[in-house]
Amino acid sequence: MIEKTVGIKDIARLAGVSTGTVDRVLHNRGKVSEEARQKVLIILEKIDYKPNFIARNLGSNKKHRIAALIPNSEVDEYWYQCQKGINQAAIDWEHFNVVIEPYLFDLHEKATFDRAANEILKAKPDGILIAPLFQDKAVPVFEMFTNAGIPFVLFNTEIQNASPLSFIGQNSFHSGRLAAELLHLNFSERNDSSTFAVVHVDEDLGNSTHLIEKEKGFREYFKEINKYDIITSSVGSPQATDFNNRLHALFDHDLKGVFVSTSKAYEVALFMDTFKKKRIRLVGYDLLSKNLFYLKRGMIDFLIHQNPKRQAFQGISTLANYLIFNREAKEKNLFPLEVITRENLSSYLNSDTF
Amino acid sequence: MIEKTVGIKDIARLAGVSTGTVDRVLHNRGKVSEEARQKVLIILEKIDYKPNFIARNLGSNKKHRIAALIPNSEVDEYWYQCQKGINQAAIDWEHFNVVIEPYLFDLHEKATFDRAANEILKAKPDGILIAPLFQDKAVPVFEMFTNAGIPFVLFNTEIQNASPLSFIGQNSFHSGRLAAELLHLNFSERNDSSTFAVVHVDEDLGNSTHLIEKEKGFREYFKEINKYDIITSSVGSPQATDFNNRLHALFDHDLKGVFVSTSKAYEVALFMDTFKKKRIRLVGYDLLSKNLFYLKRGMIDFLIHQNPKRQAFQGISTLANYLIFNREAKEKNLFPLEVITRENLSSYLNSDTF
DNA sequence: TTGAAAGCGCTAACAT
DNA sequence: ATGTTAGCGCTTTCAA
Repeated sequence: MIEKTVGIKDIARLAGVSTGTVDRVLHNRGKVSEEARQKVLIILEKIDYKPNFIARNLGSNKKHRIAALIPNSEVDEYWYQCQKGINQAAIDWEHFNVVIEPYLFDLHEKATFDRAANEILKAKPDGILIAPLFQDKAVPVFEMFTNAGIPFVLFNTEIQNASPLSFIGQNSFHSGRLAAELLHLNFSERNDSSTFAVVHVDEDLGNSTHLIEKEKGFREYFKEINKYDIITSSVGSPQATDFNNRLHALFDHDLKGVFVSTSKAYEVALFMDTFKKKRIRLVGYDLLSKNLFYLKRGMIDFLIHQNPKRQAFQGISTLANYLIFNREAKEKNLFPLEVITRENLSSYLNSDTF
Repeated sequence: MIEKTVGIKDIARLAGVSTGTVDRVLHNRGKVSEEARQKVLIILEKIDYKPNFIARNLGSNKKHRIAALIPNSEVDEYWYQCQKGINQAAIDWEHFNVVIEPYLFDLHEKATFDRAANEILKAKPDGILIAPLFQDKAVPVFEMFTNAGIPFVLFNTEIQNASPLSFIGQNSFHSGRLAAELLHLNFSERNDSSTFAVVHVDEDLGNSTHLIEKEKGFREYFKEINKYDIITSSVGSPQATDFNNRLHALFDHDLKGVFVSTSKAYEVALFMDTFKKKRIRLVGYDLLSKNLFYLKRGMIDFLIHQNPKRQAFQGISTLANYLIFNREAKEKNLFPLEVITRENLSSYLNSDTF
């Protein structure tokens, strides 16, 4: 019943060396004779030694610095949520001497991403959390950090061939399938053929493989049913003069439902409202207040929640757990695809589970 | 830039007392003259002292014992998930010297709940996590623990007038509303009047206020629409001989949809399958394998996920945070009402976020 | 290369 | 009632 916790002292005694030496082999700090090393290793083999990370954290009075390379949140509600997740993580981990240093970039200026990344490199943090929005810019940055030997975690946007400590986000393909199902729900009993659309708003498709994936999933779902026409439309920026025209062209089809692949579903809802379009099914992403406005009015039917707050929180936690508790991270930490309707919305807004 | 962390030593020096005295006033251990106490308190006023909980945990070589009063999980898939959440929490907190002691009771034998509760009292743990399934049995047990001065956290089932450190679970009323919305989804465009049913399977309604709440929410949703008939049926235990008869009676109505208020939706699906009933909408709770079986086949349309694993995990974490980091818990920690469909199911099964 | 020893910030037993 | 001191388990400096 009495759990004797075996510590570094016991190992030292059993191996006939000092605790200093044990510590050195434990951490491969070198400056240990092969002979002493073996003596220690043999004991370690025999004994189930579990380091006390609490004591380690206290002993080494080390600050763990984690840099966060994320979009400036003042302009954007989505990234503001992410910022909140990071703030929460900062509080949760402060007892462990971790400090989080934000490096913000401008969503609309790729150059600022590079610049921030380079500043991080100079600052030499112990770990980095990255929202790699610009695929093309991101890849060389990863290489930079890898060469510097700094572990980094990616979230929100999955990038191929980066090998981060962990990726945190959602499976875009399944997300597209889910969107399709949600549009399809109300039509499962009908027999008339119909047209559904996937709309990409304000995105550089060539640089956004995750949107392509969403579309693929969306189309695959309907392909299995083999009864509906699916059309795609990239309508560009809502600021652009031809934005409405493009949507008008889209709505010339007899659409039964629209899937907006980004968080901009409210732009389509606004369009439909403005031009008195017949109410059709609309599915989009994220709990932005403009989206919620239309969700509550029934003009948006479902939102898929990407949970930026929790993603960011998990990102920091993953790094902290790695740095402090030696916990290996999962290669991919895929979040559930959360379906938001009018009736469960408040339960999401009020809950604060991470 | 140099953050001087102020510690107990600094306070002692500034107050002109010893660290021992500071420690005593910090913890109200008594044996301190009023004069010394004041000297320390004055300094504490001036200084923003944040205790280092890591050091505290290490210094006091204290084991934090948390008892878990939960149903035996060997019989029940739902409670097995809960057990997994507890196991995960045990791993996460073991570095802090917390040990979790499970006290299991039998779902079907109220007496075992009492017995286990009394054993816990004898064991005098530092905190208790409780799944208070039997409202009547639970109340006196709470009193017992309160008198013993042991903080307890409730989860899964909300009990009125208990004042736990925290309740963790879902809002049953909103849950019922959500269920109604999910049933209603497919009918929003129709004009024919229809009947929907709420079915309570195998539950002691008088003892289950949360089921009543669910039904209330369910009915309120439809009341606002004022177009549908809602009927209720308590069909008793699936083992009982009249179970099928009761369901037959229910299905004599021209039902458009059924809401099962518990995790037993699969029993209704089985019934419908067995007796070749026309396929109607079916909404229930929880990711039990039998439910998933019917969900995948499209015989259950939606499941509302109560996330027992995360609830239990959070329960332990809440207690541990309270005991170790002095973190006050939220009175109610209400989880989001998660909607599970065929297409997002796998994302839930594969994710392991807590 | 090694061991001894002084921390890390706090607790708790033990004198006084 | 108070101060002193020896831990907690590990890190890290410093002499040797």
